[in-house]
Amino acid sequence: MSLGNSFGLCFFHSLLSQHQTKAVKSSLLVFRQLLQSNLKPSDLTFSLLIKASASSSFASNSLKPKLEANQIHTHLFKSGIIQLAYIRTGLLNLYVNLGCVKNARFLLDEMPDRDVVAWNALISGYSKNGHDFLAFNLFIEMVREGFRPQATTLVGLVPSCGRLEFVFQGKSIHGIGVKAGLDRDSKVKNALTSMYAKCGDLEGAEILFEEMVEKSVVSWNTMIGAYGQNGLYGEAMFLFKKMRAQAVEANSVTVMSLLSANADRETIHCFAIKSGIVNNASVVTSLVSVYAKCGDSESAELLHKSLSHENLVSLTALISSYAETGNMNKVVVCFARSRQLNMELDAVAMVSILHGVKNPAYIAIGLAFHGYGIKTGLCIHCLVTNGLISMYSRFNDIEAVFSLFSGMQEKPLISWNSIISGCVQAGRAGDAMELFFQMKMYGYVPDAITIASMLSGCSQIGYLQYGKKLHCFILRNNIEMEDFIVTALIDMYIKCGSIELAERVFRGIKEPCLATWNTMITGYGISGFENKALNHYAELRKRGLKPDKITFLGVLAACIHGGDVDKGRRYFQIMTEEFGISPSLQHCASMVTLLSRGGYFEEALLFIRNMECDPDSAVWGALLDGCCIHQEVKLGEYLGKKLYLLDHTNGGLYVSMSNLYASGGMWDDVARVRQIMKDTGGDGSSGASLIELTS
DNA sequence: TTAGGGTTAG
Repeated sequence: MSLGNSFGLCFFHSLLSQHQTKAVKSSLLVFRQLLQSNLKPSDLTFSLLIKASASSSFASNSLKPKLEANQIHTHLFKSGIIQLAYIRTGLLNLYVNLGCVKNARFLLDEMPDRDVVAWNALISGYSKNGHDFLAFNLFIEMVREGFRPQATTLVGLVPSCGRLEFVFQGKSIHGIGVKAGLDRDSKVKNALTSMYAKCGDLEGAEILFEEMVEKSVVSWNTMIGAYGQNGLYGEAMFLFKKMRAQAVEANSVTVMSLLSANADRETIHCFAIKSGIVNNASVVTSLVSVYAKCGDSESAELLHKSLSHENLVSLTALISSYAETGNMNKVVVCFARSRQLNMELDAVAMVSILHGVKNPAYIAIGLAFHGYGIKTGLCIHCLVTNGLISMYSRFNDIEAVFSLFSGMQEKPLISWNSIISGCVQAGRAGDAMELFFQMKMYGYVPDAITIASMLSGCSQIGYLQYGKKLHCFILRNNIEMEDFIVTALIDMYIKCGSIELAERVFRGIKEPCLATWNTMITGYGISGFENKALNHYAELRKRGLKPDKITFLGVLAACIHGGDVDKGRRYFQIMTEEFGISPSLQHCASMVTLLSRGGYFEEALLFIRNMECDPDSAVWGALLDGCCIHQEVKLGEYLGKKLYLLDHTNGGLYVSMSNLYASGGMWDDVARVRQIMKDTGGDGSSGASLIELTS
């Protein structure tokens, strides 16, 4: 090599080294300039090029770095430098950082002299990219080929055990580490602590943490995170105080772990500002997330805007908070922002957007995002398909749901759950049953969510016997009686007509949540047990729980069934004045039912006139039903015309009109209405009654 | 080594 060549190379090498620390122009561009200067790259040049590309690949979410990696690969191949083991491993690392695990696997397979370092790189690469099973299988392959694991191997693999909740396998790896003396390594210890916590073995995590003589900030963060993940928020905060008392300086991860451990967001935000940690982009992103989750979109948006480089995670946190409330206009604004920034959405962002498509008015937006997903390839992710399944089932488009489901290459339990709950939501409990049997045939074990959906399906079709079987399944399989499953179980017994069994389940719960109380109150209300419903309401208040909109729907239903107009009026007043709940159309329809059934037509009309929102067909229909009871034919006819103009396809209207004329003995008119019903194809909705004989 | 956005349930 001439002196000139050597000097020139040194110049380009220093340029490439800068790429590892600064965000400058493409490292491949520098490399091309080097070639144009007629300089011959050495293996060091390539090593620096790979490192520079790897360090700049994290920030971007575009295709460009992947294409650059392929170009580097070609240069290495052409120059023959790819033969060097350390260069191959460097390239493998680059692919792994870019998420191109298939290319990385190809490199390892083609490596004639692969060493532990290359195995480690791919194992940790699989793990970092969420391919936990692949990481595990590769580890087994490595050991079978006679390679001895190193501390780095375990550090790469152990997080996969945590994510898969493979506590047994994690313990085996812990054992391998102890035998080989690798468990003394602090990184291995921290990784194992985190693994035990993620597997729910908090005691295991605590033992490892206590054993550590020198606890680094990472160790403290791991244990704070461990408490947070297991719901012990007080312990997480206590440990943070202990860490500070021992003069260990907190870092960005400490703040993030505390935020996800439900610590007071404003206190932690202040701490982050005071300690200067708030300049960290990940911390700001976490803050955006917690503010967005609690509904403080204004603060979340301000924080998001304060980021020097907006990132997809932070934007997704905003999208998700808007989607939760169905504010699709804001969601679309966020999406437009991502386009402005040339940001490609990922599967999580897509799922968040789809979650917001709840209102039929936004079906077109949902379809457009489905198209976007197909175009960008995001629909391949089963996460996105699950999101689409849920979206289409919200609109009862069961054909689309089945087509998406049958096209899935892998069908994890969550996908079965999505389609089963989708069928139930779309009123197709029979299909849900069929899928449930298929799912079991494929060897999947239903979880609490499957069972809750199935219970809701049983409620829909009044299938008490199968509901009881599901109850037994819960008991046999020790499925934790979480609030939602208890509520679904009680709801099933009520809807299947067995209030006694619902009461038995309810009595077995120590601290029922509001949803469970609401289910019981509504259940009593619709079953005609007015006093029991109101006693339960009183008991709920005695326990310090704050009733919500659903509670009052149940309470009003009870008053309607008991025909107790005075109590109904009083509870409506309590709802609006004491609890500041603005009445929904359903509450208004209940009040109109109560008043008109009691014969208070003037009051009912006044009530409708004073409503804050426009009365819908349910409200007018409630008044019409009152007319049927009290033979108010004149008013009833007026309401019938009004309802016809609002929705002439409503079959219930003809039934009510027929009842109205019958109440006044106007049989000719009854016959006329029935003839119209026959001519237009019945009352528009067929009904079915079902009783189940029990032994 | 630790951490930030998401889906399925009432």
